[in-house]
Amino acid sequence: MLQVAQVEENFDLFVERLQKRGLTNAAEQLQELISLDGDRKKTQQQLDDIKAKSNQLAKEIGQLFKTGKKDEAEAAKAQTAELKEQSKTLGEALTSLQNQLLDRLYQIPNIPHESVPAGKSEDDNEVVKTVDDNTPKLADGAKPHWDLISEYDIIDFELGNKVTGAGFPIYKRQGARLVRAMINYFLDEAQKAGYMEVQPPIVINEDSGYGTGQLPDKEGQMYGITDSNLYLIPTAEVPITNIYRDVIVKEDELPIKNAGYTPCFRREAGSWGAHVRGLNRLHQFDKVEIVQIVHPEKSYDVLQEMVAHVEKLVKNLELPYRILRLCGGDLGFTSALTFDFEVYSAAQEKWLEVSSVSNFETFQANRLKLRYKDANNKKALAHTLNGSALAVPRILAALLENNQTADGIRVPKVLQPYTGFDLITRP
RNA sequence: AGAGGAGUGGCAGAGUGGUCGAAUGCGGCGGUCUUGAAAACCGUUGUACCGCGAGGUACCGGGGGUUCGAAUCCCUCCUCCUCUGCCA
Repeated sequence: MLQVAQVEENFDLFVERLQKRGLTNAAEQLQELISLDGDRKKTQQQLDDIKAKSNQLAKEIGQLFKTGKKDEAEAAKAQTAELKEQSKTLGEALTSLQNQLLDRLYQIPNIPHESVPAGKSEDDNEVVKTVDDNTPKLADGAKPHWDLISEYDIIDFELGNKVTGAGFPIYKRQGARLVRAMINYFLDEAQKAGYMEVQPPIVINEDSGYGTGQLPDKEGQMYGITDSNLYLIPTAEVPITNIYRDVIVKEDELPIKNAGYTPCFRREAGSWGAHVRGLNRLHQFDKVEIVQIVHPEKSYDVLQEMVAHVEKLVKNLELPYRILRLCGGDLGFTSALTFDFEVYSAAQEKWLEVSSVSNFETFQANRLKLRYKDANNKKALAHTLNGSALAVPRILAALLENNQTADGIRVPKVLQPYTGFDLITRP
Protein backbone atom coordinates (compact mmCIF):
# COMPACT_ATOMS: atom_id res chain seq x y z
CA MET A 1 0.00 0.00 0.00
CA LEU A 2 1.35 3.39 -0.96
CA GLN A 3 1.90 6.16 1.58
CA VAL A 4 -0.05 9.28 0.71
CA ALA A 5 2.77 11.54 1.89
CA GLN A 6 5.11 9.79 -0.53
CA VAL A 7 2.61 10.14 -3.33
CA GLU A 8 2.41 13.89 -2.76
CA GLU A 9 6.14 14.24 -2.65
CA ASN A 10 6.85 12.23 -5.80
CA PHE A 11 3.70 12.79 -7.75
CA ASP A 12 5.08 13.06 -11.29
CA LEU A 13 7.55 10.23 -10.81
CA PHE A 14 4.89 7.90 -9.43
CA VAL A 15 2.52 8.68 -12.28
CA GLU A 16 5.22 7.97 -14.80
CA ARG A 17 6.16 4.70 -13.12
CA LEU A 18 2.58 3.52 -12.80
CA GLN A 19 2.11 4.11 -16.49
CA LYS A 20 4.65 1.35 -17.07
CA ARG A 21 2.00 -0.94 -15.68
CA GLY A 22 -0.44 0.35 -18.23
CA LEU A 23 -2.30 2.39 -15.65
CA THR A 24 -3.35 5.16 -18.00
CA ASN A 25 -5.35 7.08 -15.42
CA ALA A 26 -2.60 7.01 -12.80
CA ALA A 27 -2.58 10.78 -12.43
CA GLU A 28 -6.29 10.92 -11.68
CA GLN A 29 -6.06 8.04 -9.25
CA LEU A 30 -3.19 9.57 -7.32
CA GLN A 31 -4.78 12.99 -7.37
CA GLU A 32 -7.91 11.49 -5.90
CA LEU A 33 -5.86 9.94 -3.11
CA ILE A 34 -4.35 13.27 -2.22
CA SER A 35 -7.63 15.12 -2.22
CA LEU A 36 -9.34 12.40 -0.18
CA ASP A 37 -6.54 12.55 2.34
CA GLY A 38 -6.86 16.32 2.46
CA ASP A 39 -10.56 15.98 3.25
CA ARG A 40 -9.73 13.40 5.85
CA LYS A 41 -7.30 15.71 7.61
CA LYS A 42 -9.75 18.59 7.59
CA THR A 43 -12.56 16.45 8.94
CA GLN A 44 -10.36 14.97 11.61
CA GLN A 45 -9.29 18.41 12.72
CA GLN A 46 -12.90 19.50 13.06
CA LEU A 47 -13.82 16.35 14.93
CA ASP A 48 -10.90 16.73 17.28
CA ASP A 49 -11.96 20.26 18.10
CA ILE A 50 -15.51 19.18 18.89
CA LYS A 51 -14.24 16.37 21.03
CA ALA A 52 -11.90 18.69 22.88
CA LYS A 53 -14.89 20.89 23.71
CA SER A 54 -16.97 17.91 24.83
CA ASN A 55 -14.18 16.62 27.01
CA GLN A 56 -13.77 20.02 28.60
CA LEU A 57 -17.48 20.27 29.27
CA ALA A 58 -17.66 16.79 30.73
CA LYS A 59 -14.89 17.66 33.15
CA GLU A 60 -16.71 20.79 34.23
CA ILE A 61 -19.93 18.87 34.77
CA GLY A 62 -18.04 16.41 36.91
CA GLN A 63 -16.70 19.27 39.03
CA LEU A 64 -20.12 20.82 39.38
CA PHE A 65 -21.64 17.56 40.57
CA LYS A 66 -18.79 17.09 43.00
CA THR A 67 -19.31 20.48 44.53
CA GLY A 68 -23.05 19.94 44.75
CA LYS A 69 -24.05 22.50 42.13
CA LYS A 70 -26.68 20.29 40.63
CA ASP A 71 -28.64 22.92 38.78
CA GLU A 72 -25.58 24.28 37.01
CA ALA A 73 -24.55 20.78 36.13
CA GLU A 74 -27.89 20.03 34.56
CA ALA A 75 -27.70 23.25 32.60
CA ALA A 76 -24.27 22.33 31.30
CA LYS A 77 -25.55 18.91 30.33
CA ALA A 78 -28.04 20.52 28.01
CA GLN A 79 -25.19 22.11 26.08
CA THR A 80 -23.65 18.78 25.28
CA ALA A 81 -26.46 17.60 23.05
CA GLU A 82 -25.47 19.73 20.11
CA LEU A 83 -21.81 18.83 20.43
CA LYS A 84 -22.76 15.20 20.51
CA GLU A 85 -24.77 15.57 17.37
CA GLN A 86 -21.91 17.29 15.55
CA SER A 87 -19.45 14.78 16.81
CA LYS A 88 -21.58 11.94 15.52
CA THR A 89 -21.96 13.49 12.09
CA LEU A 90 -18.28 14.31 11.78
CA GLY A 91 -17.31 10.90 13.10
CA GLU A 92 -19.36 9.20 10.43
CA ALA A 93 -17.90 11.47 7.77
CA LEU A 94 -14.41 10.69 8.96
CA THR A 95 -14.99 6.94 8.95
CA SER A 96 -16.42 7.16 5.48
CA LEU A 97 -13.45 9.16 4.22
CA GLN A 98 -11.02 6.76 5.82
CA ASN A 99 -12.76 3.83 4.19
CA GLN A 100 -12.80 5.53 0.80
CA LEU A 101 -9.13 6.31 1.16
CA LEU A 102 -8.31 2.73 2.09
CA ASP A 103 -10.39 1.42 -0.80
CA ARG A 104 -8.39 3.59 -3.19
CA LEU A 105 -5.10 2.62 -1.63
CA TYR A 106 -5.98 -1.06 -1.90
CA GLN A 107 -6.60 -0.61 -5.59
CA ILE A 108 -3.35 1.07 -6.51
CA PRO A 109 -0.43 -1.27 -7.19
CA ASN A 110 3.15 -0.75 -6.12
CA ILE A 111 5.39 1.73 -7.93
CA PRO A 112 7.63 -0.20 -10.33
CA HIS A 113 11.39 0.15 -9.95
CA GLU A 114 13.08 2.39 -12.50
CA SER A 115 14.60 -0.65 -14.23
CA VAL A 116 11.19 -2.19 -14.96
CA PRO A 117 10.48 -2.11 -18.67
CA ALA A 118 7.11 -0.81 -19.80
CA GLY A 119 4.98 -3.52 -21.33
CA LYS A 120 1.60 -5.10 -21.57
CA SER A 121 2.11 -8.80 -21.09
CA GLU A 122 4.63 -11.54 -20.53
CA ASP A 123 5.75 -11.07 -24.13
CA ASP A 124 7.31 -7.78 -23.08
CA ASN A 125 9.40 -9.23 -20.26
CA GLU A 126 13.10 -8.67 -20.63
CA VAL A 127 15.27 -11.76 -20.86
CA VAL A 128 18.18 -10.94 -18.61
CA LYS A 129 20.09 -14.15 -19.03
CA THR A 130 19.73 -17.51 -20.74
CA VAL A 131 21.81 -20.53 -19.76
CA ASP A 132 20.94 -23.35 -22.10
CA ASP A 133 24.08 -25.48 -22.24
CA ASN A 134 22.16 -28.22 -20.46
CA THR A 135 19.47 -28.40 -23.12
CA PRO A 136 19.30 -32.06 -24.07
CA LYS A 137 19.10 -33.42 -27.59
CA LEU A 138 16.11 -35.66 -27.14
CA ALA A 139 15.78 -38.79 -29.22
CA ASP A 140 12.89 -39.16 -31.62
CA GLY A 141 9.84 -40.28 -29.75
CA ALA A 142 10.78 -38.35 -26.64
CA LYS A 143 7.71 -37.93 -24.50
CA PRO A 144 6.15 -35.03 -22.65
CA HIS A 145 6.12 -35.48 -18.90
CA TRP A 146 2.48 -36.51 -18.69
CA ASP A 147 3.22 -39.55 -20.81
CA LEU A 148 6.34 -40.33 -18.80
CA ILE A 149 4.33 -40.04 -15.63
CA SER A 150 1.98 -42.82 -16.66
CA GLU A 151 4.73 -44.92 -18.19
CA TYR A 152 6.75 -44.82 -14.96
CA ASP A 153 3.65 -44.78 -12.76
CA ILE A 154 4.89 -42.05 -10.48
CA ILE A 155 1.89 -39.73 -10.31
CA ASP A 156 -1.80 -40.57 -10.46
CA PHE A 157 -3.99 -37.78 -11.75
CA GLU A 158 -7.09 -39.99 -11.96
CA LEU A 159 -6.86 -40.91 -8.32
CA GLY A 160 -6.45 -37.25 -7.42
CA ASN A 161 -9.57 -36.46 -9.42
CA LYS A 162 -11.43 -39.10 -7.49
CA VAL A 163 -10.25 -38.05 -4.05
CA THR A 164 -10.38 -34.29 -4.57
CA GLY A 165 -10.72 -33.00 -8.10
CA ALA A 166 -8.71 -31.81 -11.08
CA GLY A 167 -5.37 -30.25 -10.19
CA PHE A 168 -4.77 -32.35 -7.08
CA PRO A 169 -2.48 -35.15 -8.20
CA ILE A 170 -1.38 -38.06 -6.07
CA TYR A 171 2.37 -38.63 -6.23
CA LYS A 172 3.51 -42.17 -5.68
CA ARG A 173 6.48 -44.52 -5.72
CA GLN A 174 9.62 -42.81 -6.96
CA GLY A 175 7.56 -39.74 -7.81
CA ALA A 176 6.62 -39.19 -4.18
CA ARG A 177 10.22 -39.83 -3.13
CA LEU A 178 11.50 -37.31 -5.64
CA VAL A 179 9.12 -34.62 -4.43
CA ARG A 180 10.21 -35.21 -0.85
CA ALA A 181 13.86 -35.18 -1.97
CA MET A 182 13.49 -31.81 -3.67
CA ILE A 183 11.81 -30.23 -0.68
CA ASN A 184 14.59 -31.43 1.60
CA TYR A 185 17.29 -30.34 -0.79
CA PHE A 186 15.79 -26.88 -1.18
CA LEU A 187 15.39 -26.47 2.57
CA ASP A 188 18.95 -27.59 3.23
CA GLU A 189 20.27 -25.11 0.70
CA ALA A 190 18.22 -22.33 2.27
CA GLN A 191 19.60 -23.19 5.66
CA LYS A 192 23.15 -23.11 4.29
CA ALA A 193 22.41 -19.66 2.92
CA GLY A 194 21.52 -18.44 6.39
CA TYR A 195 17.74 -18.73 6.38
CA MET A 196 15.96 -19.89 9.50
CA GLU A 197 13.58 -22.71 8.74
CA VAL A 198 9.98 -22.18 9.78
CA GLN A 199 6.94 -24.34 9.36
CA PRO A 200 3.97 -22.00 9.27
CA PRO A 201 0.24 -22.71 9.19
CA ILE A 202 -1.11 -23.28 5.69
CA VAL A 203 -4.36 -21.59 6.62
CA ILE A 204 -4.43 -17.84 7.22
CA ASN A 205 -6.90 -15.29 8.51
CA GLU A 206 -8.17 -12.17 6.78
CA ASP A 207 -5.71 -9.81 8.43
CA SER A 208 -2.82 -11.82 7.04
CA GLY A 209 -4.39 -11.81 3.60
CA TYR A 210 -4.52 -8.01 3.71
CA GLY A 211 -1.05 -7.79 5.20
CA THR A 212 0.77 -9.22 2.22
CA GLY A 213 -1.69 -7.97 -0.37
CA GLN A 214 -3.64 -11.07 -1.40
CA LEU A 215 -6.76 -9.36 -0.12
CA PRO A 216 -8.77 -7.66 -1.30
CA ASP A 217 -7.37 -7.72 -4.85
CA LYS A 218 -6.91 -11.44 -5.36
CA GLU A 219 -9.61 -13.02 -3.30
CA GLY A 220 -10.66 -15.16 -6.24
CA GLN A 221 -7.26 -16.76 -6.36
CA MET A 222 -7.45 -18.28 -2.89
CA TYR A 223 -9.56 -21.09 -1.57
CA GLY A 224 -11.65 -19.76 1.26
CA ILE A 225 -12.81 -21.62 4.32
CA THR A 226 -15.99 -19.67 4.46
CA ASP A 227 -17.44 -20.94 7.71
CA SER A 228 -14.49 -19.62 9.67
CA ASN A 229 -13.24 -16.71 7.53
CA LEU A 230 -9.94 -18.38 6.75
CA TYR A 231 -8.08 -19.04 3.54
CA LEU A 232 -5.77 -21.74 2.28
CA ILE A 233 -2.44 -20.12 1.50
CA PRO A 234 -1.51 -19.51 -2.15
CA THR A 235 2.15 -19.27 -1.08
CA ALA A 236 4.19 -19.49 2.12
CA GLU A 237 4.97 -15.82 1.62
CA VAL A 238 1.69 -15.04 3.35
CA PRO A 239 2.12 -16.78 6.71
CA ILE A 240 5.88 -16.23 6.87
CA THR A 241 5.80 -12.51 6.13
CA ASN A 242 2.80 -12.01 8.42
CA ILE A 243 4.82 -13.29 11.35
CA TYR A 244 6.16 -9.74 11.33
CA ARG A 245 2.85 -7.92 11.07
CA ASP A 246 2.67 -5.11 13.68
CA VAL A 247 6.26 -5.69 14.66
CA ILE A 248 9.02 -3.16 15.27
CA VAL A 249 12.42 -4.79 15.01
CA LYS A 250 15.75 -3.36 16.05
CA GLU A 251 17.87 -2.24 13.15
CA ASP A 252 20.68 -4.62 14.10
CA GLU A 253 18.29 -7.58 13.86
CA LEU A 254 18.09 -7.00 10.11
CA PRO A 255 18.23 -8.78 7.80
CA ILE A 256 15.67 -11.33 8.94
CA LYS A 257 15.89 -14.41 6.74
CA ASN A 258 13.22 -17.10 6.96
CA ALA A 259 12.54 -20.05 4.72
CA GLY A 260 9.77 -22.58 4.80
CA TYR A 261 8.21 -25.40 2.92
CA THR A 262 4.44 -25.50 2.46
CA PRO A 263 1.92 -26.84 0.06
CA CYS A 264 0.31 -23.98 -1.88
CA PHE A 265 -3.29 -23.79 -3.01
CA ARG A 266 -4.50 -21.79 -5.97
CA ARG A 267 -7.86 -21.77 -7.62
CA GLU A 268 -6.44 -20.77 -11.00
CA ALA A 269 -9.96 -19.94 -12.10
CA GLY A 270 -10.39 -19.86 -15.83
CA SER A 271 -7.24 -21.80 -16.61
CA TRP A 272 -7.60 -24.35 -19.35
CA GLY A 273 -5.96 -25.88 -22.39
CA ALA A 274 -2.45 -27.08 -23.03
CA HIS A 275 -0.75 -25.04 -20.33
CA VAL A 276 -2.66 -26.82 -17.58
CA ARG A 277 -1.72 -30.24 -18.87
CA GLY A 278 0.18 -32.58 -16.56
CA LEU A 279 2.16 -30.70 -13.94
CA ASN A 280 2.11 -27.35 -15.70
CA ARG A 281 -0.55 -25.84 -13.50
CA LEU A 282 -2.03 -27.37 -10.37
CA HIS A 283 -4.42 -26.37 -7.63
CA GLN A 284 -2.08 -27.77 -4.99
CA PHE A 285 1.68 -27.82 -5.25
CA ASP A 286 4.76 -27.86 -3.04
CA LYS A 287 7.11 -24.96 -2.72
CA VAL A 288 9.98 -23.77 -0.58
CA GLU A 289 9.85 -20.03 -0.10
CA ILE A 290 12.59 -17.68 1.06
CA VAL A 291 11.62 -14.43 2.74
CA GLN A 292 13.74 -11.52 3.86
CA ILE A 293 13.03 -8.40 5.86
CA VAL A 294 15.76 -5.87 5.32
CA HIS A 295 16.92 -2.31 5.73
CA PRO A 296 15.60 -0.13 2.87
CA GLU A 297 19.09 0.71 1.70
CA LYS A 298 19.98 -2.94 1.30
CA SER A 299 16.94 -4.33 -0.44
CA TYR A 300 18.19 -4.27 -4.01
CA ASP A 301 21.47 -5.92 -3.06
CA VAL A 302 19.46 -8.54 -1.22
CA LEU A 303 17.27 -9.04 -4.27
CA GLN A 304 20.39 -9.89 -6.26
CA GLU A 305 21.54 -12.21 -3.50
CA MET A 306 18.21 -14.04 -3.61
CA VAL A 307 18.32 -14.27 -7.38
CA ALA A 308 21.79 -15.78 -7.08
CA HIS A 309 20.50 -18.31 -4.57
CA VAL A 310 17.73 -19.46 -6.91
CA GLU A 311 20.11 -19.51 -9.84
CA LYS A 312 22.41 -21.84 -7.96
CA LEU A 313 19.52 -24.22 -7.34
CA VAL A 314 18.44 -24.51 -10.96
CA LYS A 315 22.05 -24.77 -12.03
CA ASN A 316 22.67 -27.61 -9.59
CA LEU A 317 19.60 -29.36 -10.93
CA GLU A 318 21.31 -29.27 -14.32
CA LEU A 319 18.39 -27.58 -16.00
CA PRO A 320 18.50 -25.07 -18.86
CA TYR A 321 17.09 -21.82 -17.52
CA ARG A 322 16.59 -18.19 -18.17
CA ILE A 323 16.00 -15.18 -15.98
CA LEU A 324 13.42 -12.55 -16.86
CA ARG A 325 12.92 -9.06 -15.60
CA LEU A 326 9.16 -8.67 -15.53
CA CYS A 327 7.69 -5.77 -17.44
CA GLY A 328 5.19 -3.37 -15.91
CA GLY A 329 2.21 -5.23 -17.29
CA ASP A 330 3.29 -8.59 -15.90
CA LEU A 331 4.57 -7.32 -12.58
CA GLY A 332 2.64 -8.50 -9.53
CA PHE A 333 0.37 -6.00 -7.79
CA THR A 334 2.57 -5.67 -4.71
CA SER A 335 5.99 -5.87 -6.33
CA ALA A 336 8.41 -3.11 -7.32
CA LEU A 337 10.79 -5.41 -9.18
CA THR A 338 10.50 -9.11 -9.96
CA PHE A 339 12.82 -11.58 -11.59
CA ASP A 340 11.23 -14.77 -12.85
CA PHE A 341 13.12 -17.98 -13.40
CA GLU A 342 12.02 -20.32 -16.15
CA VAL A 343 13.38 -23.77 -16.88
CA TYR A 344 13.22 -25.34 -20.31
CA SER A 345 11.06 -28.42 -20.55
CA ALA A 346 12.54 -30.03 -23.62
CA ALA A 347 9.79 -32.38 -24.79
CA GLN A 348 6.92 -29.93 -24.66
CA GLU A 349 9.43 -27.33 -25.85
CA LYS A 350 8.28 -24.80 -23.32
CA TRP A 351 9.75 -22.48 -20.75
CA LEU A 352 8.13 -23.09 -17.37
CA GLU A 353 8.11 -20.52 -14.60
CA VAL A 354 9.57 -22.08 -11.48
CA SER A 355 10.48 -19.08 -9.37
CA SER A 356 9.58 -15.49 -8.87
CA VAL A 357 11.86 -13.29 -6.78
CA SER A 358 10.51 -9.90 -5.78
CA ASN A 359 11.30 -6.76 -3.87
CA PHE A 360 8.18 -5.18 -2.42
CA GLU A 361 10.03 -2.26 -0.89
CA THR A 362 7.66 -0.74 1.70
CA PHE A 363 4.44 -1.75 -0.06
CA GLN A 364 3.78 -4.78 2.13
CA ALA A 365 5.51 -3.31 5.18
CA ASN A 366 3.10 -0.38 5.12
CA ARG A 367 0.12 -2.69 5.27
CA LEU A 368 1.84 -4.92 7.79
CA LYS A 369 3.05 -2.01 9.92
CA LEU A 370 6.40 -3.72 9.85
CA ARG A 371 9.05 -1.27 10.96
CA TYR A 372 12.55 -1.10 12.27
CA LYS A 373 13.99 1.17 14.90
CA ASP A 374 17.42 2.70 14.37
CA ALA A 375 20.02 3.66 16.98
CA ASN A 376 18.25 6.99 17.54
CA ASN A 377 14.91 5.23 18.04
CA LYS A 378 13.65 6.54 14.71
CA LYS A 379 11.10 4.20 13.22
CA ALA A 380 10.77 3.53 9.52
CA LEU A 381 9.12 0.94 7.32
CA ALA A 382 11.32 -2.03 6.45
CA HIS A 383 11.56 -3.58 3.02
CA THR A 384 10.24 -7.09 2.37
CA LEU A 385 11.35 -9.55 -0.29
CA ASN A 386 10.57 -13.10 -1.18
CA GLY A 387 11.27 -15.73 -3.74
CA SER A 388 10.37 -19.28 -4.62
CA ALA A 389 13.29 -21.55 -4.01
CA LEU A 390 11.79 -23.50 -5.59
CA ALA A 391 8.34 -24.63 -6.76
CA VAL A 392 8.41 -28.39 -7.18
CA PRO A 393 6.02 -29.63 -9.90
CA ARG A 394 7.39 -27.74 -12.87
CA ILE A 395 10.93 -28.63 -11.89
CA LEU A 396 9.75 -32.21 -11.82
CA ALA A 397 8.18 -31.81 -15.26
CA ALA A 398 11.40 -30.47 -16.73
CA LEU A 399 13.51 -33.11 -15.03
CA LEU A 400 11.33 -35.90 -16.37
CA GLU A 401 11.37 -34.61 -19.91
CA ASN A 402 14.99 -33.51 -20.12
CA ASN A 403 16.47 -36.53 -18.37
CA GLN A 404 14.57 -39.31 -20.12
CA THR A 405 16.75 -42.13 -21.45
CA ALA A 406 16.04 -45.57 -22.81
CA ASP A 407 16.79 -47.09 -19.39
CA GLY A 408 14.86 -44.67 -17.27
CA ILE A 409 14.87 -41.10 -16.02
CA ARG A 410 18.13 -39.82 -14.65
CA VAL A 411 18.05 -38.09 -11.27
CA PRO A 412 20.36 -35.07 -10.96
CA LYS A 413 23.39 -35.67 -8.75
CA VAL A 414 22.45 -33.20 -6.05
CA LEU A 415 19.18 -35.01 -5.46
CA GLN A 416 20.55 -38.53 -5.36
CA PRO A 417 21.57 -38.42 -1.69
CA TYR A 418 17.98 -37.43 -0.96
CA THR A 419 16.20 -39.92 -3.24
CA GLY A 420 18.41 -42.91 -2.63
CA PHE A 421 18.24 -43.79 -6.33
CA ASP A 422 19.80 -42.33 -9.46
CA LEU A 423 17.31 -43.60 -12.00
CA ILE A 424 13.52 -43.62 -12.13
CA THR A 425 12.55 -47.00 -13.48
CA ARG A 426 9.42 -48.52 -14.94
CA PRO A 427 7.33 -50.56 -12.51
C1' A B 1 -17.06 -29.11 22.61
C1' G B 2 -19.20 -27.80 27.88
C1' A B 3 -18.41 -25.07 32.80
C1' G B 4 -15.60 -21.42 35.32
C1' G B 5 -11.69 -17.56 35.38
C1' A B 6 -8.70 -13.89 32.97
C1' G B 7 -6.88 -10.27 29.09
C1' U B 8 -4.12 -2.93 31.48
C1' G B 9 2.31 0.50 29.04
C1' G B 10 8.93 -3.69 27.21
C1' C B 11 7.66 -7.11 31.54
C1' A B 12 5.16 -7.64 36.37
C1' G B 13 0.96 -5.49 38.52
C1' A B 14 -2.80 -1.64 40.85
C1' G B 15 -7.05 0.73 39.37
C1' U B 16 -14.76 -1.12 39.21
C1' G B 17 -18.19 5.64 36.42
C1' G B 18 -15.33 11.86 36.82
C1' U B 19 -8.55 16.16 36.09
C1' C B 20 -6.56 8.02 34.54
C1' G B 21 -2.55 7.95 29.34
C1' A B 22 -3.19 5.33 33.71
C1' A B 23 -0.17 4.15 40.77
C1' U B 24 3.92 1.04 42.04
C1' G B 25 7.99 -2.36 41.00
C1' C B 26 11.40 -4.33 37.40
C1' G B 27 13.81 -3.38 32.94
C1' G B 28 15.78 0.64 29.41
C1' C B 29 18.11 5.52 28.85
C1' G B 30 20.75 9.99 31.07
C1' G B 31 23.24 11.86 35.40
C1' U B 32 25.65 12.12 40.59
C1' C B 33 29.17 9.19 43.35
C1' U B 34 33.66 5.71 41.85
C1' U B 35 40.32 4.49 39.28
C1' G B 36 36.42 1.27 36.87
C1' A B 37 32.07 -1.48 37.95
C1' A B 38 28.15 -2.68 41.33
C1' A B 39 25.01 -0.56 44.97
C1' A B 40 22.57 3.91 46.30
C1' C B 41 20.33 8.42 44.86
C1' C B 42 18.17 12.03 41.10
C1' G B 43 15.89 12.52 36.42
C1' U B 44 13.75 10.28 32.17
C1' U B 45 11.20 6.33 29.50
C1' G B 46 4.26 3.94 24.93
C1' U B 47 2.00 4.36 19.94
C1' A B 48 -0.67 6.71 16.04
C1' C B 49 -3.11 10.89 13.79
C1' C B 50 -3.95 16.45 13.20
C1' G B 51 -1.18 21.13 13.82
C1' C B 52 4.49 25.69 11.78
C1' G B 53 3.95 25.73 17.01
C1' A B 54 1.41 26.02 21.59
C1' G B 55 -1.30 22.14 21.78
C1' G B 56 -5.34 18.75 20.50
C1' U B 57 -7.52 13.78 19.49
C1' A B 58 -7.54 8.49 19.80
C1' C B 59 -5.73 3.94 21.97
C1' C B 60 -6.27 -0.25 28.90
C1' G B 61 -7.54 -7.81 23.65
C1' G B 62 -11.03 -6.41 18.79
C1' G B 63 -15.88 -4.35 17.47
C1' G B 64 -20.53 -2.16 19.07
C1' G B 65 -23.67 0.13 22.98
C1' U B 66 -25.28 2.96 27.69
C1' U B 67 -23.74 7.90 29.87
C1' C B 68 -22.64 14.89 30.18
C1' G B 69 -18.35 11.54 31.21
C1' A B 70 -16.06 4.44 30.40
C1' A B 71 -9.87 0.94 31.69
C1' U B 72 -14.24 0.66 35.03
C1' C B 73 -21.35 -0.85 33.24
C1' C B 74 -23.95 -3.80 28.97
C1' C B 75 -23.70 -6.81 24.21
C1' U B 76 -20.62 -9.47 20.87
C1' C B 77 -16.25 -11.63 18.91
C1' C B 78 -11.12 -13.23 19.69
C1' U B 79 -7.16 -15.15 22.71
C1' C B 80 -5.15 -17.45 27.15
C1' C B 81 -5.62 -20.36 31.89
C1' U B 82 -8.25 -24.26 35.03
C1' C B 83 -11.64 -28.47 35.21
C1' U B 84 -14.66 -32.05 32.29
C1' G B 85 -15.10 -34.40 27.43
C1' C B 86 -12.73 -35.78 22.77
C1' C B 87 -8.50 -36.69 19.85
C1' A B 88 -3.05 -37.46 16.63
